Amino acid sequence: MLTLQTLRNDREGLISAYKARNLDVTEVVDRILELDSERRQTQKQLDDLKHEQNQASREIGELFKSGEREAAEQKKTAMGDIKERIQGLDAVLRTLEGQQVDRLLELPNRPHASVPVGVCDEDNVVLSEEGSRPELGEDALPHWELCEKYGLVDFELGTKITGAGFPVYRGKGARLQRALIAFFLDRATDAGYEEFIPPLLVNADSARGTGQLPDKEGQMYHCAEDDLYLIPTAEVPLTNIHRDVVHKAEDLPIKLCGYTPCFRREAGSYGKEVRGLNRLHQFDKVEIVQIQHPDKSYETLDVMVEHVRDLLRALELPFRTLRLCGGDLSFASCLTFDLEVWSAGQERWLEVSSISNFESFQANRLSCRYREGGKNQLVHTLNGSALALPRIVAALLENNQGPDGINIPEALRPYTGFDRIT
RNA sequence: GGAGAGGUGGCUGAGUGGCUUAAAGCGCACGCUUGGAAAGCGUGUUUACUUGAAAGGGUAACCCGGGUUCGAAUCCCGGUCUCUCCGCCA
Repeated sequence: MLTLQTLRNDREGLISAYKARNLDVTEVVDRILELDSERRQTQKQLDDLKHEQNQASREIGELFKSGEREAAEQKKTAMGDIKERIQGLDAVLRTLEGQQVDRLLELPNRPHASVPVGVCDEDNVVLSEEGSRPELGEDALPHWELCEKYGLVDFELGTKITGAGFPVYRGKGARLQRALIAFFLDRATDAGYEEFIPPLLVNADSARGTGQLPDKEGQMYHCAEDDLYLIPTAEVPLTNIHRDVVHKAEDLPIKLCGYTPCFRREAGSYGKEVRGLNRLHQFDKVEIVQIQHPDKSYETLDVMVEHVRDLLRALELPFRTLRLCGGDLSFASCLTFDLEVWSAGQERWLEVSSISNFESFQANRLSCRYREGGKNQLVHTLNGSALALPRIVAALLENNQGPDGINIPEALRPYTGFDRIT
């Protein structure tokens, strides 16, 4: 959620910035500002009335004490009118505030100046490509066939137990999952991130704090009886650790990481996009999060991107780096870099990581601040996948396949305990 | 799941309708004192909104939401969380 301050101070800059998202926000912004001035006016009137009431009440108390019962009663009746007016204005104020917040909540984050104008993923800008794509020839298999051939992932079994999109990993396939999780967590810890194991279900306040509510309500699994949501990413519980917290400026940045399964309904997905491990309802991911001083958040974003790129280098996967265009930017993000690995069996790029700076958009909802010079100010929050497992597994299997087995990259072998899948 | 007790400032803790603009203590900050320190003394010590050029002023907040009242930390209703006991359970 943007701060009102931003809207008041920089209406023009704001409106032109949203063009990168292909949005004309003039009307919404002006309506919010209009509500704002109405609200402030009402607030002032209300405060004055309450002041009057407080004073009168004090006087009545004193009159009673000094035994002037009649004068007190008289004053009491006179208060009836003020009371009604206060109730009326109170209701108006609440309505105005509600309308204002509703509109603010609907407004996506303001894109960073470097975000390219664009409508969809085709308008994303490829910044660089690294590593070489393997030459596999005609016999190359997509990962879902490799999974079956070597008994690594059983998709049909998952369908039986739960439904489509809930795979069952087994044998070396299961061990590979565990190896990747441990490898990613170790790398994050080495980089100074504190490891957490957070709850996998969160309440509505938390979902709102990171921006999943109300924007992406339909994408989360919801336990109606207890009104809890299954997390779509560890970002939600990890970032919400800092909801309603004021940090000392010198404690920043705060670096957190965690492995969790992620649950996504993925309503509306279909076709080859969702084949095999490409898109799942439940998948594993290690997430890194930073709470940072506003002056340093973009520097930090670059460092986080480099951290994830190092993971891909260590796994010897060919990858490219994208700067997302305005149309592909998530609701809460100012600037996002995507990393995609080359999937040799499918001959396409697969998104494996999204690293974003949310500036104060989440912090404002979370009320996460830092104290500097005697004042509380909103922090900046950032996060990135480091990394999401299924597509990494897909690429590892496909890219490293041979006629009679799959090689495990060097860096992963201490974790898997085997160097080849046969 | 059942029964009971409770939720007050950074912390401890008083406060059953107006003398509370929340006592007292602790902690913290600054100043005085001192060769330096401790002790002592003094001053200060929440947040949000709003008003004002500033100094300053106003309103709200004692778990949350309603209600009663001229007036609520205090009374009433609903919710929530914590603790204790019982039951169940990996």
